[in-house]
This record gives sequence, C-alpha cells and structure tokens, in this order.
Amino acid sequence: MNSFEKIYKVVSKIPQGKVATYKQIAKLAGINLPTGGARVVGIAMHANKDIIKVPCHRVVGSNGKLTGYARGGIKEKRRILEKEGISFDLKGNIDLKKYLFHSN
DNA sequence: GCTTTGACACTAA
DNA sequence: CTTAGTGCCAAAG
Repeated sequence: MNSFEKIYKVVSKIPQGKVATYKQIAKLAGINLPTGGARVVGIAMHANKDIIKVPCHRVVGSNGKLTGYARGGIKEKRRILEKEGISFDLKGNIDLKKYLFHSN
C-alpha cells in the first residue's frame, strides 16, 4: 500500500465536525516522522483527485491553521469547515483543543 | 536518475 | 503574534 493510500484511508476516517493535523495524519498513516511526514500528507492531498472519498478540507496545520485547498482555496475550505460545524478563530484558525480528531 | 518544488513543522528573532 | 530560516520526505519534471 502506497503512502497515499494509507493517508487517504486515515483522512477518510475523520468524522464530520472534526479536524486533524498533517502531522497527526502522517503518524496515523504509519509515517512516524518528526515533521517530514506532514509534507508527504500535503502532497497526497494535492495529488488527491477523489475529494469525495478524502475530505482534505478536514486537514489543517499543526496550529489549526488552514494551509491550502486544491479546489476552491482557503476561502472555500474555511466555508466548508464552518458548514461542518467547526468554529474559527479571529485569525482564521481552528480550535484544535475542541475539534482535533484522535484515532480511538 | 537527478533536480526542483510542495496543501508542513519547529525554532529563532 | 508575525516573519524568516532550516529540516524532513515524497512526487513530478
């Protein structure tokens, strides 16, 4: 199984109204890296064409900061997250303390 | 097969 | 808190 497949599976496991960080996903995907793994996740997201199977919009930075979105951009991503029921900070960040998803 | 780039993370100023 | 620099791994050209 490619890193992409593992990452996709982990991301697809994220429930609605929850978000996960690139680093977290990388770790869950089995990529136990200090920080580099997060990059692989970003690549996988960008390379991901099945946005329906992989809700990349639920993936945020380590600080709950939105990085990018290969569909409608950060703007669209933020809207989707709000629609999911996630609140944003004045800086446009997400409260990881409340919405951070942790695998069982 | 090597070089460049990238949806990150962390530390320092 | 913001900006800049460095380190990491993998995919694309």
